[in-house]
Amino acid sequence: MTSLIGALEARGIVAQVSDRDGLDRHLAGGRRTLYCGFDPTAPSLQVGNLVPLMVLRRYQLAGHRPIALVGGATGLIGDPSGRDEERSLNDDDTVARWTENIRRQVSRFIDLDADAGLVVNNLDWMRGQDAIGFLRDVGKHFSVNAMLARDAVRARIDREGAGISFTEFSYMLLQAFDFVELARRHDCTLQVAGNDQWGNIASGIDLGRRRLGRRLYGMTSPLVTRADGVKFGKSAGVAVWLDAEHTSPYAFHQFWLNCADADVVPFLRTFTMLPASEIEQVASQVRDHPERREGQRALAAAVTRLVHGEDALQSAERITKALFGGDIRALTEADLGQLELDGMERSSVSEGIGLLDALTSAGLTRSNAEARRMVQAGAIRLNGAPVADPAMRLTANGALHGRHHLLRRGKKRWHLMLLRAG
RNA sequence: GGAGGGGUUCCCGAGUGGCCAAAGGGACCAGACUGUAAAUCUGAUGGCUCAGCCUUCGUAGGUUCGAAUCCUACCCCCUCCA
Repeated sequence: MTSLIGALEARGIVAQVSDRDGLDRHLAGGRRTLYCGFDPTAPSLQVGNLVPLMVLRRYQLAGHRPIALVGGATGLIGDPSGRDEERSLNDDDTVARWTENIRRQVSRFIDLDADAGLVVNNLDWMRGQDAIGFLRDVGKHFSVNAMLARDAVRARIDREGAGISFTEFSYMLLQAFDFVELARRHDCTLQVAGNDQWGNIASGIDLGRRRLGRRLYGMTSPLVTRADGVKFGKSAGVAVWLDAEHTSPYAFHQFWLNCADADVVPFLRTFTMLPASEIEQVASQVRDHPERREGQRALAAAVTRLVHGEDALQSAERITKALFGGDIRALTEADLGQLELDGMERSSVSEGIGLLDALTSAGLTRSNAEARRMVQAGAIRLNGAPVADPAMRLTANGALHGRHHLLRRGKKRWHLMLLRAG
């Protein structure tokens, strides 16, 4: 029988493990508690955060107890790892609000019933921590020489015009302290995270040995990369969020549906719970008939279902089918009504509004000038047909069912407009 | 505290009195080709009532017919020294 770590490795979601054999034995020896931290540095988690969330979930399914730590305290400081510039500090209220959002989001991924899993906030123990005590008890165990040698710090110091504040420099101590606190409070012995956290995890393991005399473990997952080298997790240059308010379930579904052939199989392994045998099947379909995009469909369905639920997935698939499936003019009024219910972007405008104004008010273009350029480039379609005249107006004439206009910019961006008399 | 270097349009970076809405690259957007891919090619990329006008080169003033470019003060960043 293969070990849990072995299974995760086969899935391609292990980058580094501290004391691999020791951790194997440790995990085989009973129900263990592990954690991963999520800092509230944005209003919502994004797709990149799915990797550790899925790892926590896998550990839970394997019988261990996951803790999702929401960094109410560390979010006030800012992790320098993987950042080439100092962060700007967010105020307490903002971080508190984001902390709540993230607490809600992580709760979807792990079962919290009957001590099966926990969500904790490090502000609970950091708030009462005094500076003198912290410097004596924690700071004394850290060598500035070693901290300066870390990649995350090195990169910032070497970078012309950058630098690092003492605040961010100290971040590592807080994360190490968290690990040790969780070990003390909840018998947590393993920390998982993205590979950029390796240094922070290692310092926690060290501190655990020095302060508690306990053996702690760490495991990191590779940072997700795309075959074409573009940073993962952006769609049209903006982050893909897990929160439906920030990224609609339809847009979320599209993000996965649009992933490249070269990425789809690794993504299935990382982001879905599909068994290896099924993934193999899909992989062979991707190989033989990439144009059918079976892999992308399976990926989009699985991840959307997990993050937004079955109903949202159905809605997203309905919109997809309507927009990309065939003749726009064949949509019934009921179909259009369903698209509205499914969360398709829409707005209402006065009848007779100019095309350029309509595009900008719909958010399809940022300015009139851009709208004009788009029309001139042949990028704008109205109810399926290209429009060439920037001066045209939206009227009931030619509207779908007398009052709807479906605007499209480029290949993928759509907006449904309802005409208001006036 | 001292000395030096620097802040340019989304990012990097050129530009040292008019030809600058500002080179070049990246990113992003669009078109072609496709499978709502990838790669490639082409074009676009401050705003507006668009052959014209308005706003932009750290901030605030000043010199000049004219300033991203010169002067003054201030703010911020980096390096070295203390």
